[in-house]
Amino acid sequence: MAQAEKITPRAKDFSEWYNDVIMQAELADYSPVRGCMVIRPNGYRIWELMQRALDDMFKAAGHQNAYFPLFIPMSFLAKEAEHVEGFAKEVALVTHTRLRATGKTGAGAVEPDPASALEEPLVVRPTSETIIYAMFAKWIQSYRDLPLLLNQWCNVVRWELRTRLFLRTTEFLWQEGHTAHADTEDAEREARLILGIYRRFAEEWLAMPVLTGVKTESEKFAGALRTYAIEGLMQDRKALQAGTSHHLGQNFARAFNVQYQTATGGLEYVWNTSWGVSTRLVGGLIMTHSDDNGLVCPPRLAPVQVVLVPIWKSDEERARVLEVATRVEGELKAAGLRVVLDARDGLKPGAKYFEWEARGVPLRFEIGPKDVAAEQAMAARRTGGKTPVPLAGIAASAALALEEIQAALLAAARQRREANSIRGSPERSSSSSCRTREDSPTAVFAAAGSARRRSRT
RNA sequence: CGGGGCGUAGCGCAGUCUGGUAGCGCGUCUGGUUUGGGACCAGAAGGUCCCGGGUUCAAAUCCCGGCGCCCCGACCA
Repeated sequence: MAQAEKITPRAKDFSEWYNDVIMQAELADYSPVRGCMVIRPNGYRIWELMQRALDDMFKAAGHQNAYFPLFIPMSFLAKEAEHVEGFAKEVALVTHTRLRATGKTGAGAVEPDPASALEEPLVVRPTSETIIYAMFAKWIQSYRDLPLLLNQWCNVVRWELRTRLFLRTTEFLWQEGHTAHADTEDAEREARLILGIYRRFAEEWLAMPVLTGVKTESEKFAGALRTYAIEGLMQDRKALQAGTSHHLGQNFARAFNVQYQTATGGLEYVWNTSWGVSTRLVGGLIMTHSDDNGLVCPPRLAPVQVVLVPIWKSDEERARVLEVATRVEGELKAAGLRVVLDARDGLKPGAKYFEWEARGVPLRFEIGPKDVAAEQAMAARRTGGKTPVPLAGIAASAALALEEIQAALLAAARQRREANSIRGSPERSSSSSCRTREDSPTAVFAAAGSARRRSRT
């Protein structure tokens, strides 16, 4: 009996399990450069779906997308004291613009051409506050220019000592929102608005319940007045910082001279916010729901929501079954579902089941001769349970099942979180402890002893 | 930067202690039979044994020196 590569059980080694799930689901792969990650089509599709949902939310709240360059003059980073201190140890620098031949062969065949050394090295952005606020200074003149609400989708580079697929990679994809406001109240409102969007997105799309809270002084963003965060609880009982929203105060406005004229003719510095979520969310999705059979993907973010597996013995059956399966595929697609008909020859149905389960497909319809005769399909859910559904109205049945699965995943994740909380306190994990505060956001996140923190944004 | 594990076919590994023709499973390709939970038979392709030195008649194996990857720490918005 042929057996595919096994996934290390969660209980045995969580880290190995996590890596195995990613490899088996073909979400990502290691790159030739240490710490960098290739995001494969399955993983990238999840990210695209996340992007679309978040982007809609940002735009509905009045934000516009823009794009700022990858390279930032090194001197920009130095303009805000805390900011440079926070990022100095992990920036990638561009110092030369040309290579020259050395006459050797192999790896040493080329070297930087000294004649091409840049007068001022360029930083590969670890985040874009500095270059964006430098531009804001040009664009903002009057109170009429405020608020300015921008977002960009891009990559950033942070030279981390230790990396994990999706959770902390040298280069990662994210969105970073940057806004400018006339007063602190408006900036505070914005920072909390975004925090609410992040929370809603985590719960409604990732099916990941999160705590919203304030980071401590030592953990807040370098250069921020105050950092809000959402934190989810993973299956290893560790918290994951899944998104942050910063009230930057006037720190960057002063550093980059972003001033505006008030209605009464005065001159004031703007108040900024910045906020971001990254491809780390994909890691959070994996660690929140998946099991020893592989990825479990919330239906709303699943690259493939329904897989159709036809079953046959003879050519005659094959034709009959495929005809029905193709019709069902068409109906599901017409209903807007992401569906794949797996008509591959030479693979037994069981082999297909295992494969699609590892990839996290939430719902599978098996259609064989018996089902065709009974005008039904067998519906199997990724998280368990198998029942026949009539072919009539199958698209509606599928849509309903997907909604139920999405809701069940959130409920299960909530339950795990409750089970892990200690007395009144909303949550205490091995990674992050917090205590409630009367002024919502509801929690203060603090590093617990030598506990691991996974901060990104 | 410390601790541990590892580097041999696309993937997973055995072989290393005790030097002697490069192996196994999965996958891939060809042909045939199969298909309701990981199919089977037959044949085939596929290798700088991480790199560089050294010892030896002979090195995947022994010695010296590098490099890389994974995990755990430290560090980290």
